[in-house]
Amino acid sequence: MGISRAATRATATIHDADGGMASKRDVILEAATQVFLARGYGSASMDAIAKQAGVSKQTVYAHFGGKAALFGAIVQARSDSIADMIPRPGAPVGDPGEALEAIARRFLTIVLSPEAVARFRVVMAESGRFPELARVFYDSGPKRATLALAEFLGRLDESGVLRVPDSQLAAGQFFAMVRGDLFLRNLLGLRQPTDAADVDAVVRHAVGNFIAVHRPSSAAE
Amino acid sequence: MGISRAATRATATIHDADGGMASKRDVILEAATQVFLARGYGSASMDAIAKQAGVSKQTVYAHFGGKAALFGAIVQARSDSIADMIPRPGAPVGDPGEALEAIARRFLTIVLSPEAVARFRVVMAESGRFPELARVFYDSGPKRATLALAEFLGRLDESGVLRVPDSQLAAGQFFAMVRGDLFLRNLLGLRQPTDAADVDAVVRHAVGNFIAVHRPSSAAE
DNA sequence: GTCTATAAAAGGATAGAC
DNA sequence: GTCTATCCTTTTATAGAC
Repeated sequence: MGISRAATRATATIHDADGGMASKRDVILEAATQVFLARGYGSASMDAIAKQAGVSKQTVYAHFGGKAALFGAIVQARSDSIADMIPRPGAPVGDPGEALEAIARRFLTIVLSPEAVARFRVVMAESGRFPELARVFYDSGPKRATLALAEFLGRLDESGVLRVPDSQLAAGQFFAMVRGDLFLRNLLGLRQPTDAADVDAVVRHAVGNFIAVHRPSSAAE
Repeated sequence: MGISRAATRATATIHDADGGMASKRDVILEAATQVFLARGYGSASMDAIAKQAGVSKQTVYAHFGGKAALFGAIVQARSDSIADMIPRPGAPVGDPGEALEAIARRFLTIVLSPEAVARFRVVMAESGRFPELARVFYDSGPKRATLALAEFLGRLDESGVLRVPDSQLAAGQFFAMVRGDLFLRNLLGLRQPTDAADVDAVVRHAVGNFIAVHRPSSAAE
């Protein structure tokens, strides 16, 4: 959890918590992430970041040009791959209910994680000042996940397991249902631990509704 | 559209944009709303607020104690009544599809408005610093709307028009579907004008799916 | 209540030594 | 590359006159 200021340094390298080697640049990046996500862009100070990283402020400026550039770096740093939960195009199509349930759980686990929530918050809050960051964030996150799910739904449609005319729209509404109110509450900080029971209920209802609407015998849509 | 609490006071009143009378307190409140929503809490300055309001900084401090208190005032000022779109308990129950569609459109109109989006952004961004504000915001906004819709769905269930066992959960998922991806994109600033065609498609699919799932003959849920 | 002026502190960014 | 020390601007908050 700490950044491990146990700097056994020969030249500009320290041992991080994982036992590996972390360059000073990575240490700064990690510290900046914590400070920016905790306080937001406007209230975060370069002083606090330098202090958290255990380096001088000038070192921060040497690696990244300034506050705005550093912020851009921490936002783009690690995009949690939300799209990796969708079965690959080659994979066999099993029970759609089970597959969707697994996808929904994986989705919620990532999306409700404190770090993802904090990242979402800060990108959203600063979307006016950094529109291009918001675009990158959306494209590599929500949009990519929706496209991946739409592709999967398209395969289910072709194989006749489900009936999904507009896979793009259906994918969006599936994720919307899964997010539901939980994501909203997390964004507002109204829920510290992710309630497992609530997650269960939401997932089951979302999947059940989706299957009910898109099953081949259904007249809807 | 202004806050204009029509304070006809002898001293300390000016004419606002609407031609009505606005107390200096309201002028400050309106100016603070604009500055806070545009820049966020951390980047907003009391100087900018005073300048925007056309008063001196000391006047701002005289009315509200400081920056934090002023922020609290502007957040709680006007909670856009999202719950007012639900048919009152006494109203006759007509076609559920039409009613839900009207509710969905009204919901999106309010939720996607630039001011509502900006308000949501800033409350969310500062939920760590002002947890009680986030709670008030949630209770008077999303939660109130969901409860109102749940009550309406309960009536539909009783009258046999729809079959809604868990009206609370159903209401949450209905709003989630209606929000869909549009709200997310708006929060990230990726959509300046609210695309009417997209709104239409989302509303129709959300209502259609909801009806399909909860129609009395349906086996789902 | 409202203004001008100012205090006191913090923040972003840079200079220069090593 | 990294550090210490510093510059200059901005910012929150307050004094004191009217």
